[in-house]
Amino acid sequence: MDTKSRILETALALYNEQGIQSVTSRHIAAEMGISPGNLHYHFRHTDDIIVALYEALSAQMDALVFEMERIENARPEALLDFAEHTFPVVFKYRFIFLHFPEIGLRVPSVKKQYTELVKRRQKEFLSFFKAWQEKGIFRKDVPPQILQTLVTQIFLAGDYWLSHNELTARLKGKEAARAYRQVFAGLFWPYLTEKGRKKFSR
Amino acid sequence: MDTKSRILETALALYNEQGIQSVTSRHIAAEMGISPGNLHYHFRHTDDIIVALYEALSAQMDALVFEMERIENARPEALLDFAEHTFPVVFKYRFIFLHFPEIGLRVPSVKKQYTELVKRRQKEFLSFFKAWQEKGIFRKDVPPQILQTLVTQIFLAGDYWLSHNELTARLKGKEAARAYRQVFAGLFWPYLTEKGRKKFSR
DNA sequence: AATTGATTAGTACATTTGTTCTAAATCGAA
DNA sequence: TTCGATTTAGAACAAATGTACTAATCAATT
Repeated sequence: MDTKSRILETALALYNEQGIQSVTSRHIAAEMGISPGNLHYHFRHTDDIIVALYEALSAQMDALVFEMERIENARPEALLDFAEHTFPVVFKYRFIFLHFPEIGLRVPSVKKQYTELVKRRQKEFLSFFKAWQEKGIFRKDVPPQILQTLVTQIFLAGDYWLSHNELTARLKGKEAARAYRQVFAGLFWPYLTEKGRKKFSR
Repeated sequence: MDTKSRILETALALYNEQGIQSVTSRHIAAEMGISPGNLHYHFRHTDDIIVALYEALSAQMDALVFEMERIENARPEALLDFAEHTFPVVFKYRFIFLHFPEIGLRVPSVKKQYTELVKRRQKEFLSFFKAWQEKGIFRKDVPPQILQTLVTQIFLAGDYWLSHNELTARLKGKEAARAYRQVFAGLFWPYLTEKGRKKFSR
């Protein structure tokens, strides 16, 4: 594998283990057994490594959304499946989710990109719910602003389940996935109609 | 005011503005117009300042919980009021909520204290819900594990609404409080009985 | 007034960090 | 094989950081 990719790989491992604060370009180079000069030949600035890793995460998330939209999406399980598919990606790039505010301060462009992404996603999710209402899967007697809070709740869970787990039960791998899948399910289960609930339970 | 308190005050302001990474003991001292030596006379290690600020937050949160338990707590609004009372405290010490993982890495004792706090609080909340079920305010047909996810959802919202707001709508003061009060309300509104819902709406 | 302890300023030092620079080594095409 | 470009190592530098140290100042008590 070429050096540039190895730098990204090593940096990801170190950032995930130790956070971004205590991992320096020298540490990454030492871990790989290359010189600092060589590392900075491939990435002029240390922050460029973080940007590259964020872009990799972003691309993988986009791919998942694309996949979700490609297949049938007019089922409540679609959203749950999507959430579940994101778990390994979130875990792979966990330092980004755990240390996002620090990253945002160091690399403002990342913060800006992310806020724009969230805006788009929120609209998408809201339109999912409305489509489900049309199909009689979702309750129609839910006021719009309540539906809006549901979107917020989903984003809170999606972005911070990892941080929460880190500070509480510290579940590992499959167990964590099961627990937080349940949390997601619990979020919109109350809003399903009888019909939707039948489709949903399995 | 004595120097020690002024250090804490200045550090809090700077941490809230700029995060913990870029704020050094020298910055704090310079901001106050005192010498670095003087600052380190009052706080041997820079991290001691963070510990002191965390303890202040912790004490204020404890006071709120104590207050909630002192007055009538067998009402769903009690929890909502509690959430609302925490908003200004969360905002005052916002750097702790925004940068908790970084703080946890720098000062492991803070992380340890917090995880223990969360465990206690989770049990308290769960017993609230069970009490409400006994009183016919909360639905009884909710399986225990779903009730458990509700607790998780509440903690996710309580700990990360600030981070979420920072990355999305960036609502200010009262507006943020109103929006996230709504999110909290939306969380357990679906679990209220008819009776509970009547008591709740106001 | 003298003394003692607390507070403060200012300097100094070792370490770390990001980055640059120079020169060597390696590689690929002609 | 040669030659130019790419890649690499290693040294060097300036800036920043935590914190220790020394001496001065201040405040209160005897």
